[in-house]
Amino acid sequence: MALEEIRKGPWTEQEDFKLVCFVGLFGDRRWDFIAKVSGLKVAGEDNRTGKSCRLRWVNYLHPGLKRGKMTPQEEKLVVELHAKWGNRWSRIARKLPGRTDNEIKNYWRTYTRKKAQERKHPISPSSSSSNCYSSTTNNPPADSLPFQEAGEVSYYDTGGPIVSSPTRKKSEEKEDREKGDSMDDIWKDIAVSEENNAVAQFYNCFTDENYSFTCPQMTSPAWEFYSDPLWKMDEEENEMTLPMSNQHSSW
DNA sequence: AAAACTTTCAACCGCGACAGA
DNA sequence: TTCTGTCGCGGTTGAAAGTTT
Repeated sequence: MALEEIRKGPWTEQEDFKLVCFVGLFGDRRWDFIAKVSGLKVAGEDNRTGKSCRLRWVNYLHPGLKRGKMTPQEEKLVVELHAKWGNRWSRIARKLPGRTDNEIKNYWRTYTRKKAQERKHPISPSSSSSNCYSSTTNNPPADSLPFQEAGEVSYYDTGGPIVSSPTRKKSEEKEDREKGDSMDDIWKDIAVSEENNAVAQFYNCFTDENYSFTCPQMTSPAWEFYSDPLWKMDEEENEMTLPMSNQHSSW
């Protein structure tokens, strides 16, 4: 089987445009439907599935996304939350508005690899790493993590001692949902502040001369939907969340 | 300048959960 | 109750970009 039959590859601008338009029309819920009506998924062909559309939207096209390098505060928070929750990337992402689980996951991989390398080839204490969590005085084993100072368990690639239980995950997710603490809710919250500006900017990136496809009118219930004040969290979690101020999407 | 190596990040896959028929 | 379709999550892959030799 040819490779291109397996991987659909990167999204084109036109595909992005279509997706944004139809998400604007129908909201970011019915992904399979959106994939079909937008023409991104053609019957009988295996191109962009609803799943694929959702991923593209959540990880790349959503107007509330922050792009670029993680700030030191964000990095610190990721390390703290990972120590607490393990590889629950989506959960961690909820505490970093504008960051996706994918982004955090990727950051963590890079981070752990870097740390592992630092231990294999230790650098002098004076020239310590930029990361504030690398300031362990003694050299821990190469496969441990920097936050393991006070005899903490390594969570790397284990899912963590607490979070690996499927039953716990289920109950947590249910709890999250009941609290309205889901990514969708975060996005809604973000969208309230960012409004349609970011989307409008996105649309401006595409001129009609470039594309034969024309976008349906943006009279979407999806954006009204965002006014729902669903993003609640308990006190502790609230403390751990970075404020959205100074966070602007690059759109 | 170019080859080799490393890092980054977008995208895909498999699985489990859930809702509706 | 079971089946089916859909969604969301975490793990993994691979291409492109960046860096080093």
